[in-house]
Amino acid sequence: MVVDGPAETGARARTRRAILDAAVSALSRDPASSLGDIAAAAGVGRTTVHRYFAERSDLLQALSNDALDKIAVANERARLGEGGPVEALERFCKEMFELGDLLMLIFNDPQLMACPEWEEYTEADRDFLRLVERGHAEGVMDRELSPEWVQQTLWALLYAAWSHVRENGASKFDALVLCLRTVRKSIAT
Amino acid sequence: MVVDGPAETGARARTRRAILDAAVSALSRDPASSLGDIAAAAGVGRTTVHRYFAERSDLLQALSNDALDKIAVANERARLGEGGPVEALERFCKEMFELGDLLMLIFNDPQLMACPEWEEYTEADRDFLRLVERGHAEGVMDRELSPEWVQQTLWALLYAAWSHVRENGASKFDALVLCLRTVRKSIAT
DNA sequence: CCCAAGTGGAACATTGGTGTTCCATCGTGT
DNA sequence: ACACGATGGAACACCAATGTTCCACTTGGG
Repeated sequence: MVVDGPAETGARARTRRAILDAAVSALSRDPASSLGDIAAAAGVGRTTVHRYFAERSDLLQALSNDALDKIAVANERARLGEGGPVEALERFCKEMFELGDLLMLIFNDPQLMACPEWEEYTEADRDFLRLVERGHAEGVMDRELSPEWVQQTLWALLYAAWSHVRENGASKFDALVLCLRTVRKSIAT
Repeated sequence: MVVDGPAETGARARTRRAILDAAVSALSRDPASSLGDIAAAAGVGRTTVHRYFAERSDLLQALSNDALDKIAVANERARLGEGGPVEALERFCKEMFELGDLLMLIFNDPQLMACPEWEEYTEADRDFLRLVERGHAEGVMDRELSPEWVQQTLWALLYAAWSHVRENGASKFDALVLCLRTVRKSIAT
């Protein structure tokens, strides 16, 4: 939630989003994408990119904030506190899967998301770790697997799912089904 | 296996290795590392790097070849054809885990390993897919999971294991144990 | 319709990585 | 001790990405 001064008019907000989305798409495919590449992907002039984000680092910062927002939203939608831990885990998985390219970017560019905000566990992270602890307590998740490891596993399998789409031409749906099945089996008691 | 002309004297071979190893280490942490960074990591002058690899692309090419060699060696050591499919899968997992940083690099820099050699399935890849097919045939691996997906899963979990070491400070041993357990459960019938 | 807001592109200076040359130094095997 | 292979560092030209300015355009909201 960043205040953007004069409440961005329609056109500005739209262009801003186009640039951010294009940046995620381009950077997720090649973390070394130039601003020119990103501008082209957004269907916009390089000058315009600079109009919205003075420096490259500003764009990356905005990207990082946007990612945090999206993750927070996905986390809320997953309602980790409600229902059985395993069902909650599946909801979480489905929600995060929808992040798409953003997922690949976060994964491939760890140092991009090394800002202070990510340093301390994000709200979603903490919720997730608590969920696994609850799963342990209720005896529905493998106690041999620490919450931190389950977290690593989940992100890795989400990444694997999108790689499956990109590299093996799998459908988004099939990839999600495989991912969910694999996650469920991995974590099960 | 690349022939290197005049059979490299001891010192040259040692320096060459140091540079390659440092490159893997540096690039796995930041794919945008400069040659200066890599030289520093290798404890060597930037000039010396250029003496061994005229251009950056030459270094990357050598890195790619080196990776292919190491994977091929690990693959042979795993003897995928021998014994039960599940045991073979575990051997494979252990061998590949030893690739360490190289694993992270291959994962984080897919376009680096997009050379012609990687284009068509590498020997190890083909062996692996056959192994999963054998697992399916013998009924010891989940038939709902295609060989390609199992492959994605395995690499993703190996990556997760090393991330667990880097980010959560887990020991190499613990990470491998968790990884093996998770792989076994994921793939099991 | 009309004009301010928004845009694209050319042109430019700046920067940091790259690739090259040259020379002084180091160290190791003989 | 000596020579030669190997190295480090300074200095340089080069290039691609970046960041900035200016101006001409279009466009959509009033």
